[in-house]
This record gives sequence, structure tokens and C-alpha cells, in this order.
Amino acid sequence: MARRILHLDLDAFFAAVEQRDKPSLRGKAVVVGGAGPRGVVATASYEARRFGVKSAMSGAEARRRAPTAAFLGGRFPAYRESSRIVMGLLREVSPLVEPLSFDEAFVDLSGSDWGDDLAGRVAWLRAELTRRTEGLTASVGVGSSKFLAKLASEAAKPDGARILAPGDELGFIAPLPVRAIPGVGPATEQRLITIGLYTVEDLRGADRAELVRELGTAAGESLAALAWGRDERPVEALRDPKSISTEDTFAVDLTDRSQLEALLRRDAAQVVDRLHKASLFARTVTIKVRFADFTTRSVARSLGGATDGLDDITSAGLAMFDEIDIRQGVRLLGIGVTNFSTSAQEKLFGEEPPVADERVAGPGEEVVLSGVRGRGDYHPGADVEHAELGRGWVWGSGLGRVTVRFETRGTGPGPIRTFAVDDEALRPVDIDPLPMALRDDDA
DNA sequence: TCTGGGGTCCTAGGACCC
DNA sequence: TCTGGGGTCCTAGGACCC
Repeated sequence: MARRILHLDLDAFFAAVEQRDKPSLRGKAVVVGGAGPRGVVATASYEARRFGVKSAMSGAEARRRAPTAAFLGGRFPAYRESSRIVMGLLREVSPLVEPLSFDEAFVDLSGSDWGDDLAGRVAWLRAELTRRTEGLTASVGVGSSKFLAKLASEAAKPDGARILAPGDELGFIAPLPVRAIPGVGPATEQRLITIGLYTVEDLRGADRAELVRELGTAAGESLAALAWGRDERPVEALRDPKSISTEDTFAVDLTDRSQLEALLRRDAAQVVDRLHKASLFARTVTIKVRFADFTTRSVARSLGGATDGLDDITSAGLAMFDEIDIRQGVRLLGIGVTNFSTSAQEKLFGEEPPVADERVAGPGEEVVLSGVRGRGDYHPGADVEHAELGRGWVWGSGLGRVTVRFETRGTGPGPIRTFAVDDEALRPVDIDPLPMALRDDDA
């Protein structure tokens, strides 16, 4: 019996959450991300895509293409909440759910009772998802492997479903361009085109040995198998994290070493904090430096044993950073940890116990850009509350003023008012998205 | 106003060991 | 004049994904 794998992808997720919560933006071009001098687009609504705006495009380019679009900073707590509802719904279908990101997951339907009437069940799932999230839509694909399910949901976008009958799968993928295969990006695509391979069907006729020579063992063998629909990767509900890292791109290139060191300390504290929350210990520390010319260097150092100590990790990072020539200017600095174990290892010589978090408010924090914003302030799109007018969102700000549109999911398009930034009646709403009427644990 | 942030996986070369 | 041959760990960098 062939496996039945379901792949679900929320449509234009971040932008769709914004349109749901901001009625005046429904049906309009909305771009999440792309703020600041070096921002890039995280998600564009389908209306914005019609202007040619795409994920990962620079904000400058996106504004050029869609000058009338609403550009929003992003509200991670709201995205997380909707994601939680969707993943909860999927876990009611089957315990074998593998989230890939906030907006995407695989479900192994062998763990479900979905044998008959697959189309009816999928239709129910999509309708239920829209109901519980109060308006989001998802595209769903079902196939006999992760690979085929993912291509099926891609074909169903937006707001559709595609269920592949086992006998139709090879015919369905044959005409697709090689670039449609997950794992084939611009570089691999170019190499395949160079040897005359444009489609999945071409790949089937290719010489296996040549693919391996051209792309390496892993990629070559994997493509040769995928072209014939062969993909045995299991749906894994629990995957251990392999690394934790954080990095900052600066609004301007920095050359002041002590300022960069302070930022590195602050980032190390954040990484250690997340390490503690995950109850993990790491043996390897990595730093990443991107220079003004966009070249990137990474340096890694393995410690004597696994640690979650702030001092250990910070000093390893600083020691590596010390050896890097930063005269041309640094546009990005980051630090991360890998090589996890679940217990600290004895060090060669005695070590103090893990240090409690010591929050370092580094100098020059204002130079740090955050592409998509998660915390409340008055960036465009942020949630606010006014003492008399209630909930709304930041339409724009500057010159000591904030303009707010007063509307929420449940209202119609609302009125616009402008305030002084220090108006006592107005406050940012931090991590408090409006509750959904229906929760995933209601049903 | 070119090019975010958080990840995963793979490769290649050198060290080191038996 | 050969030059061995695995296996594993480590580091740096690249490709790719959302």
C-alpha cells in the first residue's frame, strides 16, 4: 500500500494575516518586510505579486515595482498564534505532523482514518482551517511521498487542493522544469541546463554517473531518484535542533571594533538564553561576519566540552572576532552554536557553573536593523490601543507623529487619526494578538 | 538605498589514528 | 623514487529552504 502524505502550505501567510486583521487592506497589495535601508520582502500578498514583488526581493526594488502597496513591518506574535492553531488542527488529523516553518507542514495520513473520501476530508480540512483562523486559506497536496505531496500543493496554489492518484504521479511531474524540484536552486539549475537537462523528464533520461559527477554524490543520486518519484523520507514529528544562531545586519557598515564587540556580547547572551530554554549544551561556537563588499567569513571553534555558559560562549566568539580584519566595514555580525548534547561535559580544568543571563544593553543598538519586526513600537503595521478609540494599527509615523487606522478583524474598514508619538492615550500592544473566537482545542 | 534572519544539508581538505 | 587505506573529527564555505 502506497503511503499517503499530505503537504499543507498557508497562502501568502504573513500578508494574509495582515489582511485578515486590517480590513482596509483586503484586496490590496500588501508587503511584509522590506523596511529600512537594507530590508528584504518576507511575504507579498497575491495582489502585490501582480506588480512583480516577490519574497527575498530588496525593499527598494519592491517599492519601485509597487509604490502604492502597504509596506508593513510584521507582527510575529500574531503569525505564531495562527500557526499554532493550524498545527493543532493538523494534529487532530494524525499524530505524524512535521512542521517545516510557521506556514508549512507534512502530515502522514497513515496515522489517520482518512482512507476513504480523501477529497472530502481535504475539503473539510481547508474549510475548518479557514474557520478556525478566521479567514486564512491554505493549499493542500496529497501524494505518495513528501516530494510528490509538496509538488501537488504547489500546483494547487492559491487556495486549492490537488490529490495525486498513485498512477498519475509520474505523468504529473514529467513536464515540470528542474527548478520546481525542492533542492534545485539557481546554481544547480544552471549546471543542469549546461548539460542539456531542463525538465524532470530530461532528468529521467540522464546518465546517473554524469549527474553525480556534475552535482556531487548526494545531489546527483537524489535527483536521479526523485525524477522517478522515488522518495522514502519519513514524516518526522520530532526533530532535534542542530544549531541556534542570531545575526544582525546594520543600517550602515560599522568599523568600530568596541561597538561590534558589544553587539556580539549581546547576541551571545541571546543565543545562550535560547540554549537554556532548549535545555541544551553546545560544543562549537561559530561567528559570521559579512563585510561591506558582501563577502562573508565564518569561523568556528570547538571547545573542550559542551557548555551553556555565557562566559564560555562569549569569550570564544570574541576571541575569533579578534582575528578578523574589519577595516573595510562590517554590514552583518552573528554568532551561533552547534554540536549539541543534553548534558554539560567535564572540562579539562574546573569550570564555574552556567552564569545567569546578564543583559547587556550594547551601545549603538539603534544601528541594528530588524527586517521583520516582532515587538511593539510604532513601525508600520504595529498593533496599538487608544484609551477611547480602542484597537488599531500604525499606518505611518515620523516627525513626532503617529497615524493610526482604527480597525480590527471584526470591524469594517475604520477611521484614520493622527497623534503625537508621546500621546498618553496611545500605547503599543506588545505580544497580545486579539484572541481568535475559536481555538484549536475547542473542536 | 541591491542583497534579512533562522535554519538544514553537503563537500572538500587536513589532522589524526589504527 | 612510487604514493597505502580506511574512518572520524574539524573547519570553511556554498547551496538551498521558508
